[in-house]
Amino acid sequence: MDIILESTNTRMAGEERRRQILHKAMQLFSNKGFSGTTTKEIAAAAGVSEATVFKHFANKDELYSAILDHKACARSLPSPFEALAEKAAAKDDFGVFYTMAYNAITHHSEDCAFLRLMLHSALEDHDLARTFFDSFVTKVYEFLSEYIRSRQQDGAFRDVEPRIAVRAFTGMFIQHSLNNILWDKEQKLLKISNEDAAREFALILLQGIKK
Amino acid sequence: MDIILESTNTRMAGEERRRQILHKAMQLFSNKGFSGTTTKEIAAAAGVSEATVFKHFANKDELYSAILDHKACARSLPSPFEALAEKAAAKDDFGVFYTMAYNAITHHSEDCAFLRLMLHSALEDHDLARTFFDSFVTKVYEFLSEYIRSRQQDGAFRDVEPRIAVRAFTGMFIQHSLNNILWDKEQKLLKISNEDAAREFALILLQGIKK
DNA sequence: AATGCGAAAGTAAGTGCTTACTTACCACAG
DNA sequence: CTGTGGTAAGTAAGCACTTACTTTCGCATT
Repeated sequence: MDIILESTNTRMAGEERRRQILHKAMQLFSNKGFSGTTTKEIAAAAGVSEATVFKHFANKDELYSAILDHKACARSLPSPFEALAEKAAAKDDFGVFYTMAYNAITHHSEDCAFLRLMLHSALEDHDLARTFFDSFVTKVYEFLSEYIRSRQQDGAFRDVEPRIAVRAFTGMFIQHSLNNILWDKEQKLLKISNEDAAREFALILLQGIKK
Repeated sequence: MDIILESTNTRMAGEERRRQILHKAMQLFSNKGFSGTTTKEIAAAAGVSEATVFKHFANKDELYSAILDHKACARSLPSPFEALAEKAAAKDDFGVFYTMAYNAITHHSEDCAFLRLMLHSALEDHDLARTFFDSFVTKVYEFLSEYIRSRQQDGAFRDVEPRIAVRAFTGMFIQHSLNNILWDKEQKLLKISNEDAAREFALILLQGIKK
């Protein structure tokens, strides 16, 4: 019924076919979860037989792991801390928080499969998702709370526990993304551009913790 | 393996048994999702045969619907707006936002099955979950944004779009609950009492939007 | 109080279909 | 003629759900 057949009849290089199966599987897992997706659907979506799927991946679990590995590698290191570090060095409070929120919201709206996958694997208690979360989110908390602490010493921010402020701030934009992806897809409750959302969230937080 | 057999050997009144099956099914759906839970498991958890489950519920979908109906009825109407309305009438800004956050966080930490169920059904795009969300969350947004608007007219709050402030605030405490339930169960990132969390979130928001 | 009985509570043992995964075999480029 | 990419046709287990049957209870009539 919702099986999308992709007629990629030609013979492919092993690595290429592997990536293609992985990609289709990711879309399906993201939409329907692990136990809600069948290997038959994955095969059909990739335009190959089920047997071919099992040629490239030993079993369904390994497929899932490969996706999370790939996602974790592709997403954790590159973007978020380079641009932030220089804004932090310049004590550009608004720049730091705006950029953080804007990057996250944009990333989520462009790749909502990622957030859905994280939720599915968190609910299913798949440990690779937790691994990703632990390493990446921990870094965000460390970076932002360290920045807040240093600005408190400058006398710029009032005396809040920095991690509470980080929880509040990340809550704003993650929940915003979750809302748009899960519950309020047509944005009936609140329609707002990514820029505006990031700006308003940053302004509320900064005014909320300033001295 | 994780089938918990409950030896309720005795014959039960129809309504009672129905509620018991519903309750066990809810725990299982909440932990493992709809497609991740088998009717066999539900039957075993309730200590009856599979056939008995199907005596009480026509099919698996109806079981799921019954749970969401029950949850929606039990949760939507009673608590949140009575205590809030009088605080709102008294223009007790802190009281309004603190109570909102505290009630939500407490409810989530006492009944985390509910949040998990909401997430599962949102991810699986089950429309009864959306129905609940639409009616309940819409009310929260209307109530809080109307309160903010009125306080803006009093000159107490600055000129933010009220719904953005509501998004920011609800984001803080919902994400806080999500964190504690899904990713950071041991609260390694941030360990804080429900009272402290609600207070700090309310303070950040109020300072963040005051004039 | 004992009896008989209809309806409700409950089940063992299936049904046919779907699932994840395998086997045994083919096509063809180097 | 070999190794790699690919498949048709399985298989056994698991799935939601049914059938045909037994047990137990409440209660009206003797």
